Amino acid sequence: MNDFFDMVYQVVRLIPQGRVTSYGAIARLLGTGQSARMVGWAMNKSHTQPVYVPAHRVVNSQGLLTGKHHFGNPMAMQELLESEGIRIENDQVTGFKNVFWDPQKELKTED
DNA sequence: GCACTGACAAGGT
DNA sequence: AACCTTGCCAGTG
Repeated sequence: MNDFFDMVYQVVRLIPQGRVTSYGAIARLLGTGQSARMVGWAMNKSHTQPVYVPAHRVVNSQGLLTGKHHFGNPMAMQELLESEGIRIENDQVTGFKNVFWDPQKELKTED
């Protein structure tokens, strides 16, 4: 796998600090559309990648920290996001639309 | 090779 | 608005 998964990691790595994006947004960017699950699946094995992938900046379409259990410590994801200036309330990103980083919009000129 | 699972999303009831 | 169903695709048992 050097196509889909690597693309996902690349996009996730491009997420600026203090911003978040959704699995579906990445999926649509890659053209997989409905296969948002594969993005999450890619995140699961992101730890196998040679480079660090800020998976904590990826949340679901509701802004919920659905994958926080996969960080070893469930609150690690929230801690990381809050460290970047993102406010979390009840496992949800407050002002989600304000911190949402749309790859399709930001990377519109990507090659 | 079939079946189940999984960090999701959208649509219907 | 809450809950249920379908789609999707790769990995593992």
